[in-house]
Amino acid sequence: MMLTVAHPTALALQAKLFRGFADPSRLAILLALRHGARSVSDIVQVTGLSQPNVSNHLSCLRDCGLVTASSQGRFVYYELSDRRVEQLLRLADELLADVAKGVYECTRYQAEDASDE
Amino acid sequence: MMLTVAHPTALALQAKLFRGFADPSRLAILLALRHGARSVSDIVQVTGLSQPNVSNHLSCLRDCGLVTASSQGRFVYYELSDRRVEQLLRLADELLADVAKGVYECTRYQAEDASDE
DNA sequence: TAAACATATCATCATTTGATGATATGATAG
DNA sequence: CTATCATATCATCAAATGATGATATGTTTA
Repeated sequence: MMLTVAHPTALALQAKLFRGFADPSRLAILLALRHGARSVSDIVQVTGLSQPNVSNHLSCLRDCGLVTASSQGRFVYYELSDRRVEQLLRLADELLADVAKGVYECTRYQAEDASDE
Repeated sequence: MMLTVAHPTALALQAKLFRGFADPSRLAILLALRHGARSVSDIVQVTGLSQPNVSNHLSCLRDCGLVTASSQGRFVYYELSDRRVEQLLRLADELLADVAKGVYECTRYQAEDASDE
């Protein structure tokens, strides 16, 4: 049936959605919003990223529908758009800790349990 | 705290994990494995991607712990490593259809809902 | 052993993409 | 209305990344 790469349907969109999570900076931003809305400057502080960089990624995340923005005075507060964004983060967390343990070792960060497949 | 970009801990790994899903070709491969194990040539057929391309992505997906491989004669069968990989796919599907509807419009593809089988 | 098949690897190229610095927009305070 | 603060935008550059073609590895069959 080939609902895959040949004709860019939901596949490309879903990949684009995942790309929101797939960059360390953007992921850091999403994690920073895990506990509620934050202003851009807050996010800058927490993540240690530069302000233009954060703004750029935020607009990207907003385009992808992962976050929403609301102006308040001269501040703009961003928050996760949906509970499922948090669920995705959590699920990936679990998967990473459990199944994809090889990633930990592979990248030579802290390795808890060494066991090749 | 600042468990973000400054020091590459689980953050970078999680981003890497998501990157497995974030490319149309890899996502197509993952979707092709949704219903069970498939050989490389099967995946090539279903996705329409070239064989070296599929092999490259598969090794990437295996490094990320998203799929596992098992040789059988001159065939190599790949399958999703964990139920949660499927769950992530499904969750993203739902999120995309519902919340991130803007992505559909933004990219000017058709904004339909059903793409499951 | 040779041939045919299935998969993996590798170098290269073209594109994408993230970061940076400068600057623009917009809002509040004084 | 001017200065200051918060955020957004933009051009540019450097780096990462996916695709391709050629080829290597390994397996089965004749």
